[in-house]
Amino acid sequence: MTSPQDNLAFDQTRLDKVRALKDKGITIFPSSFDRQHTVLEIKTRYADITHDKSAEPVSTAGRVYIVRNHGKTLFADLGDETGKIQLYIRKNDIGDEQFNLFNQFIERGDIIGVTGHIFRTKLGEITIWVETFTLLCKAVCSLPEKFHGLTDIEKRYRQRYVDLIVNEESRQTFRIRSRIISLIRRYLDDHGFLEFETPILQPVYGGANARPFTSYHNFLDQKLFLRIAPELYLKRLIVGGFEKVFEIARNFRNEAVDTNHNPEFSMVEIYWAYRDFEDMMGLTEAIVSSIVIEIHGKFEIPFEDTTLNFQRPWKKLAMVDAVKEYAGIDIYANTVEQLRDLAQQNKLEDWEKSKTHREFLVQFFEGLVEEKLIQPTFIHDYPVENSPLAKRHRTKEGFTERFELFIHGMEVGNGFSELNDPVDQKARFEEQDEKRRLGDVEAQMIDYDFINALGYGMPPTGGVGIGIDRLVMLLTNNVSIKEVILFPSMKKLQEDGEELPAVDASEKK
RNA sequence: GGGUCUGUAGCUUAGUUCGGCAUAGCGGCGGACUCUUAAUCCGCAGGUCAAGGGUUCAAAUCCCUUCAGGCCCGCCA
Repeated sequence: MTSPQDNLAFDQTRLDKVRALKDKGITIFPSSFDRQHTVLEIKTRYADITHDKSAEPVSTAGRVYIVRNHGKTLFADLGDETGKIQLYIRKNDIGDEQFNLFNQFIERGDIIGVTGHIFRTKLGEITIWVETFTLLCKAVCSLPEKFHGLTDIEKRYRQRYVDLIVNEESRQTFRIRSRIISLIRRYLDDHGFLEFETPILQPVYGGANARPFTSYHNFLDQKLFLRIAPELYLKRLIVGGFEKVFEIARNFRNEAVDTNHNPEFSMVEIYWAYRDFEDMMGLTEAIVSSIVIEIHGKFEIPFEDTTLNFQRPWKKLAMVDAVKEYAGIDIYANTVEQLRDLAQQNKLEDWEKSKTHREFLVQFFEGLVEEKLIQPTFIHDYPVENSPLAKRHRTKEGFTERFELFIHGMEVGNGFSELNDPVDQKARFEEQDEKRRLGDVEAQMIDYDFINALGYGMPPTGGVGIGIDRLVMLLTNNVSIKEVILFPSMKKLQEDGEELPAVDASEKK
């Protein structure tokens, strides 16, 4: 069992170098450096440079990625956020003392600033002919191997900073993630939606069916839950008179961790007054397809061994029709007994459990259809029992005006015409509460304050939530959610003793 | 929760089938080298073979337990 300090990767020879530099009176961690150009700026401005040195000098800074020593001269690769550029350093130019200093103390991983002129080497590489260099930060941990880099998946997740230093693909994934979030925000901003922040610590959790994380407030002496969804608070804002609102929300669900689930994940939830679920399908299409174009420049993008096509309009199917089309089963042409036989034949889990047509519908859909929905597909008209916050369907008894977006077999979005009948909402909550009391760990609590809010009147409203992590997976061709979350939840490594925050005696009961 | 694979030097790894001195490259250290591109050449150091237990004259290798992770399945309406 490793102890926490064993995780420190300080390299003794590097620590020795720090000591030696200090003894020489060299500032190892200076406060600033006058960087005039990024690597990309230099490469762009001097794209046509020849073997002759540029007239004007440049100054840039970054991490040393590799050093190629040739005795009285050396080459090194310097990298900043925008890219890498080669350095050429000669003893003749910078003098014995500086040259020896570089040779002895600057190594892979250190951060330096340089000044010099640009030229192109005989082999055609754009290069900075260095005149001065300054140590800006001595790395006391050594980087992974220069050619293979860091390939250990676990280490890439646990020490993302190292992953980002050495793996450009990883940097690119997170650049795209950042861009996607910014594009979502910009789209909604441009279309008149207001962004709000609602409570993460909630006395009553709701808005989804999921197990919550539980916390505790010392001063208030009460239990608080980390939100599983922002839904019920955002709808309170619609009651309050805001008509187009959204939140880019981190949600917390105390459930399984696998390639599609992280305990904390990001969603954008959008509510739009005087709109319904059809409109929200349209909005979802518009947002997602515009992001695809911004990121990839076209609607067809590669994912795994297939091509996803985001060209609008996307396929829309009622759940009943989806089961008919993808599973070949006409739910309402069969009796419940026949459906049970079919469920058994198809080896569905818990085939004997379902008792109604609608229960079998959901069971067949989840068991046989979801995984086949590769291209962006909206499935709509969900049974009322599964959708306690959605408005009853205007024409289909027992169903709701709800849809989910599936891409590559993954649930990416979920929306509906929001239930705004406070009496019906109260009854639906009570049904959930009953399930919860009978042991359904994911059934919802009754949020009386939310019911009360509906009592003051919420206009007909459309709402949708889009899973940002999964969207990023699709747009960056990553199969695991851990690849698109900077610091995914990982089990802690050491079990020796639990560290707890200090306790204030005055708060103790 | 079930199945399966993986864990060897700072990094990338050979060795595990069939038990017999712990491999190499990179990196580090020392030396040579003034246009290299994973520079090249010579030399040196570097190991709790994930942890613990067992079998054996002898275990990285076989057996058991544990830890962490990947993948698949289940769970997630």
